[in-house]
Parts: sequence; structure tokens; C-alpha cells
Amino acid sequence: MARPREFDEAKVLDAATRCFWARGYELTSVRDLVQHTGITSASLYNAFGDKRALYGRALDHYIESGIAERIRRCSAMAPRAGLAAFFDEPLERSISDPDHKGCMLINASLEVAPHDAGFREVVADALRRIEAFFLDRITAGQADGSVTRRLPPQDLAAHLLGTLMGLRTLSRVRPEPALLTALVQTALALLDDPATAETSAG
Amino acid sequence: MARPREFDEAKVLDAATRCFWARGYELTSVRDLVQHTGITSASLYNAFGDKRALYGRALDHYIESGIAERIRRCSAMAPRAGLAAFFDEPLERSISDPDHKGCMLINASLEVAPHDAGFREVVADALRRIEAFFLDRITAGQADGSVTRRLPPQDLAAHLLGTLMGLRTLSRVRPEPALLTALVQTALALLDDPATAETSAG
DNA sequence: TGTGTTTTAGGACGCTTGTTTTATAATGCA
DNA sequence: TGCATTATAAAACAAGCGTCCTAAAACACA
Repeated sequence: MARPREFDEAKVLDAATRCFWARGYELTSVRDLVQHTGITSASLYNAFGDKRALYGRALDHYIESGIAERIRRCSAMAPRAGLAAFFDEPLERSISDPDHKGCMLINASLEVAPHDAGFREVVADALRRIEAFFLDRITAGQADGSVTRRLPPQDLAAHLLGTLMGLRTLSRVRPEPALLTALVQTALALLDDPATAETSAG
Repeated sequence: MARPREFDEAKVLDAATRCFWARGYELTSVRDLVQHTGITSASLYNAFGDKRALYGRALDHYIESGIAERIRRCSAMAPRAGLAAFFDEPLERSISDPDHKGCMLINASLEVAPHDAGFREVVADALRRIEAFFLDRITAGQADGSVTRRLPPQDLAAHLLGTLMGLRTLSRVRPEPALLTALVQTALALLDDPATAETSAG
């Protein structure tokens, strides 16, 4: 019993996410958001609340559509293969993205999480989900023999989480394919048993 | 032939560095700087130029006094011991710092480097110096047998650089001693030859 | 065809930002 | 003792910020 919306809320959230992803929270002004979403500030405030709330929606959207989806996909694979596949997309993006936007979650880890307890919990929770995925696949891999048993699964999971964050941080300043590829491949090499015949150094 | 300065430029730079380190570039206002340095904005602009120039001085100061100094200290040690020692200080700080400020260089990697070509080069150069230190110590360690020869030294150096950045990024959101310690120790374990008798899983 | 409700459009609001200005104070050198 | 030069103090500046308000427009339902 009222005037209907003229805009697609999902598309507006998509555009807002791109803004926050590319320029971060502080450097993205409400006027930027108005310009890139195509709706007025009044509509924006009416639909999403204030700037902080919209950022929260954008971050949630990024985590669910970008990361949780990848976790599901890689969880369906064989353990060792799923762990390697999880790094394929961020590595590829780190190299090919001309804007070097990095990962919005890792960007949020340094920009908003330290200064906002609410967002810190959102980010920490997402990182815990990634760590839990690593731990699950490592444990399964140790069971079927595709992952080394030389190190505790918790330690290997922490190491992979750190590697992921290091990759996405380094990629914003030094997006050199050789450097980033070496980083990921070396980290993954730690999952393998060195006694086997795969002693190809490259 | 003029009125002398009433403030100590080094102390002012120290205070400004603390401000930028704790709150980043955007969230630190000139009024914050005026308050914490104890000098007026006119003196600040006269002595350092604008806010961006002062941040540049602070970042340089941090790199030289905080990081280059540690590189020198660890370069004087035995190769394998120097590599481990390099991680001691950031790991200790990640755990004990109640403010969880992280590393100002890594903070700059995500906050200012992506949006400022000048600062990006400063940050990239500092990261190259850290990588060069890793490469030098790894090469020396492979020569004296304290570091494994299973992997190319460039790959191991890239991996340690990524580990360092991951440590300092993760520490701002999840400063959990067990998690961060596991991350560092596991990364360092990759430097060792697994054939030796040190098969203590801990 | 009204009536009630919500979305639009666009400007205005108060506040903070980085920076500059104006005037005064303090020195070294002639 | 002046003169030139520089630092200080404090207010003022324009511009940009996030947010809100007023009025007009567009629908659902009676």
C-alpha cells in the first residue's frame, strides 16, 4: 500500500560492495556510493541505514558470496586437492586484477576491524571459518595419507591461514606473479611428505 | 639570525609516528597530531610540510629504526638462528601489545600504498629489503647446512616474507598466542631438513 | 476517485577536515 | 639599539563529510 522501489536492492549492494572493496571504508564517501549505485542518498539511507550499516551488508555479502561459496566448493573435493584449489582463485586474482584491490575481508582486517568491535567480530568469525575449513581438510588428508603427519593439523591450519593473509597483503604492494606463486607453492609443499619421490625442485 | 625552535624535532616525529601507527593515516587528524606532539599546527606545517609529508617522515622513521635495525642485528647471527630471531620481536609484540597496533609497515601496505604511488614504492622497497635479508640468510644457511636444500632459496624467501605479513595482519584481528606461534613455528619448520632426528612434534 | 504510505529528488544542515592567515614573540647580526 | 628573520599562538578559511528535511511523485487499497 505504498510506492514501490525503483531500484534493485541486490544490484545496489553489489555496486556498493565494489566501491568499498576498491577504496576501503574511509575513502569511500556517501556521494561516491550515490554516484556508483545510481540511487539518491535518501533512498540509500532509507533502504540500508547509515554508511556503517551499508558497509556491514557489503562485507557480509562479500564473505558469503565470495568466500563461503569457495569453501563449500573446495570441501567437496579430495582433501589435498581441495586445499590447493582453495588458493587458486586468490592467487589468480592477485596476479590478474589490474586494480590490485586485494581481498575485501583481509582489507577489512586492517582497516575497520581494529577500530570497530562489531566488525572485528565479523572478520574474526570469517577467518575462523577459513581456518576450520583448513583444519577439516588437513585432518581428512592426514587420514587418507595425502597430507603429512609430521606436523599437528592445528599448526598446519594456522600456517595456511597466515599464508592466505600474507598473499593478499603482499599482492597489494608487490603483485609479482613469481613472488606470489612461490609463496603459495612453498606453503603447500609443507603439506607433503618429503620422503616420497616428488623431489622436483620447481 | 632568527627565533630558535622550542621543540625537539625528533620527539615530535616520535609522537607523530605513534599516532599514525596506532590509528592509521585517515583516522589521525591534524588536530590529533597537534594534541599528541604538543606543538601548534603552524609549527607542524612549518617544520614538516603537510600531513602527507609528515606521514612519510614517520613511515621512514619506523622503517629505519624498527626494521632496518632488526635486519642488521639478525644479519650478524648464524644464518638459521638469525632467521628465527627475526620473527621473535614481531611475534612477541603481536601477542603482548594491548592495542594490537600491528606493524606500521604492513598497515601502510593496505592503507596508503594502494592509493599513493609514492608511498607504494617506499613500502615495496622496505619489503624488498626484508626479502633480501631472508634470501641472504637462507643462501648462507644452505651453504653451511643449517637450512634445507630441498627448495630454491628464492621460494623460501618469498614464503618467509608472506609469513611475516600474514602474522602481522592476523595479529590485528586474532591476537591469539597459540595461533600466531603455530603460524611462525610451522613456517620456520620448512627451513629444516626432515631427515634429521628432530622429529619432535611440538 | 480519494486516502494513506512510502519512495523519490535535491538541497540544506551542522560538523570536521587539512591548511592558511594574522599578529606577536624571540632570536642573531649589524 | 634597531633590522631582518623565524617561531609561536590562536583564530579563520574553504571544502568535504555523513546525515536529515521538505516537497513532490507513485503506488495499493478503500
